[in-house]
Amino acid sequence: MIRRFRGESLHKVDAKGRVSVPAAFRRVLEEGDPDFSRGSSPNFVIVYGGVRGDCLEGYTISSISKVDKLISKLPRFSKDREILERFINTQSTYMQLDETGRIVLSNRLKEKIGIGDEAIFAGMGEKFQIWEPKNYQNELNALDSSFKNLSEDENPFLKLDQLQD
Amino acid sequence: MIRRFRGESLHKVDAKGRVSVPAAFRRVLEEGDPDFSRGSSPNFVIVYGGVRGDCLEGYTISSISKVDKLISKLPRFSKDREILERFINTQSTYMQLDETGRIVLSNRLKEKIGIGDEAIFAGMGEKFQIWEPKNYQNELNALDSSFKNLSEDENPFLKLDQLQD
DNA sequence: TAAAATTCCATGATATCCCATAAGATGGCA
DNA sequence: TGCCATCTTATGGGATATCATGGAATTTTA
Repeated sequence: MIRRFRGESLHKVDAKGRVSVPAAFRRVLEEGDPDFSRGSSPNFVIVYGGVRGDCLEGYTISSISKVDKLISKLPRFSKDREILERFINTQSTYMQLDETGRIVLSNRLKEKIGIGDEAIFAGMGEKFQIWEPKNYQNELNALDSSFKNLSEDENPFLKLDQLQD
Repeated sequence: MIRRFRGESLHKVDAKGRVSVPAAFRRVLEEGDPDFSRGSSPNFVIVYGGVRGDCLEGYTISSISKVDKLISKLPRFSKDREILERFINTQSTYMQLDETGRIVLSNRLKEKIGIGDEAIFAGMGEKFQIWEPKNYQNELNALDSSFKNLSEDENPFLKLDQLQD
C-alpha cells in the first residue's frame, strides 16, 4: 500500500521555530524519500509560493518529482512553464526532519503564513499543508459554505462516480 | 465472494477509548487490506468529516484506494480536487486493529460524534458507520419517516431494478 | 565574536503492547 | 439430542514504547 497524508493535527511552534511533524506524516515522508534508510531522517520539499499564499505545502521527494516532470513537459521558455517554475521551484526549499521528528520554520516561512506559536498540519493525499490555526478555520468554513451552495451536478462527490477507471 | 459490511452491534468504549470492532467486520477489513497476512492486523481508514458530521465511517484500504485514485485523476489544484481531499484525506485517519480486534477512538473522534461509553457499529456494504447510540436511533427514525413520505416513483426500492449495469 | 542555527539531552503525556478473564459460540461425541 | 471441551470474542488492567515539547550545549556563519 502507498500511504497518503491523512488527518489534521495541531502543534506548538517554539521560540526557535521548531515544530513536530505529525508522526503519521513522517511515515509517509520516509516512504516517499528514495534515499531514506532506517536510522536516518527523510528529506522532503516545502513549497511556500504556490497558488495560495496562505499556507505551506509539503511534498515527499517522489511526489514533487512527479510535479517537476509535468512541468518539464511544457515548452521551454513558455510563459506557463516560467510561472510554474517560479512558484514550484523558486519558491520552495528542501527540508529534513531532525532526529525527534521536527523541522524548523524560518522567520521568513512563519511570516509568509502568519504563524505565531501554533501550527496546524493537514493531510491532502499526495501533499500536506501547514496553516496558522485561525486561517485554517476560515478556510474550512469557506470551503463548507461554498460546498453547500453547489448545485447537484456541481457536487464533486457525485462527479467522482462519473469518472471512469 | 467479496464480503460486505452487514449488521449492527453495540460495543463498550472503555476509559482509554478502546472499542471492539465487530468480529464480522474484521473479516471484511482483512480481505480489504492488500498488505494483510494471517497473524498480522489489518489497516483501514476512518473518515470523520464527510458530508455528515454525526458519525464516523470506516473504509477498507482497497475501497478507500479506489476513491483516492479517482481523486488523483482530477487536476491538481482544482477546486473539486481540493474539496474532496479536504473531506476525504484531511478529515480521515489510518487505523489498525489491535490483536484483540479493537481500535482506539481518540478524544477528538469521540467528541466529533458525541460518544460516551458505548458505540454502535452499522454495516453499510462497502463501508461501516460508528454512531453514538441515541443519535443512531434518531437517524433511523428520521430515515423511516422520510421514507414513508415518498411517492411511488420516488421509492428507491422500485428504482433499483431500473438501473442498468 | 556575537548571533543564529544545529545537535544533544530530558521529561511528561499519550498511545501501544502484553497479559488476563469471563462469557458466548462452536463443534464433537456419546 | 444433550453435554462437555475448545475456540472466539468482548472487555479490563498494567507495563512499555513512542511522541511532542522544552532547555542547554555546541557548532556554524556572518
